[in-house]
Amino acid sequence: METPHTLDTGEKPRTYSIRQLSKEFDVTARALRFYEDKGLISPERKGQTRIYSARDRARLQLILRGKRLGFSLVEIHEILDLYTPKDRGAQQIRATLAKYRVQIENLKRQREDLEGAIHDMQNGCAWMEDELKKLENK
Amino acid sequence: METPHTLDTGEKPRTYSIRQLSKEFDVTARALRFYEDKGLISPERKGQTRIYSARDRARLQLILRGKRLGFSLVEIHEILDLYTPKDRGAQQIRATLAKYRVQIENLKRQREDLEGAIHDMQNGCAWMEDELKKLENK
DNA sequence: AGGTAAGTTTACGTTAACGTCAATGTAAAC
DNA sequence: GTTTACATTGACGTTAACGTAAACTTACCT
Repeated sequence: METPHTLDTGEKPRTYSIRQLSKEFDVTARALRFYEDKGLISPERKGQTRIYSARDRARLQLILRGKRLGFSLVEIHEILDLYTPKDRGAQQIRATLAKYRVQIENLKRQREDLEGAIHDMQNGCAWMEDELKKLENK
Repeated sequence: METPHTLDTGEKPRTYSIRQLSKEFDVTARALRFYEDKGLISPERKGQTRIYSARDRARLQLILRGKRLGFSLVEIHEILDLYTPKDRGAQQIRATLAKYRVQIENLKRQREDLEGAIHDMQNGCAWMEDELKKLENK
């Protein structure tokens, strides 16, 4: 039932409580506060309480994907910085563009690794399936 | 010059010292001993000194690839166990095969993430290149 | 014999990324 | 009005993955 802890009267709730986000993405509230501490997200405050926007949610998704890909929070922070469009001026854009390209190269290298691993294990599967056939035909 | 600290008389050295491996893969000796401590590699001993075989070297490669892909040493240990063929009997093979397939699914999911990230950043690149063109034509 | 270079074990230190209380506040529910 | 549920800020604890320093040993060099 989505527990509308704060009833929204007609308007779609483009905001989220810390619990909503932590439940949706299966992370603890502690983790979310920790990410904030590290400057990865900066939710609004209603008094003391954190109010997460859709943009915060999107950043959280990026954070979690980064984690799944094995990046440290510091690395993720840098990547998020890249995603944050604060640049004006051709010079800045060129600099950011260069960083993007480096990052893309890194990701592609990682993909090579990944595909190598997948390939290896698929070979292993094939071999075992073969072994099983041999054993069955005896 | 490969610094043949221990001269090998004619035979090809299918073994490596701890320094050779650490230099080749740019990891510290401490790390290699640590991996051994955690049961990831088990080099021979000549007295006290560790002697790494080609197989040890191969395992190290797998370890490092696992690290690049963001796996913990415990996870890498499990993966290495999968790679270690100690199974006899169809039942065992079937069990291992199942684990392989699970692992392959995980890797493929990770690849989805990766390609998502690459895609996002390539979009970003395209957008910035576009911006640059606009700025130049002013 | 003395120095240098590589190896060893033991053990304490460090950083990242949270976990786990404790003490407190606030707001809706009974 | 007092539980109940969710929020907050400290502050200390924990685990992983090594780094680093101390105190050797062994082998080769000169």
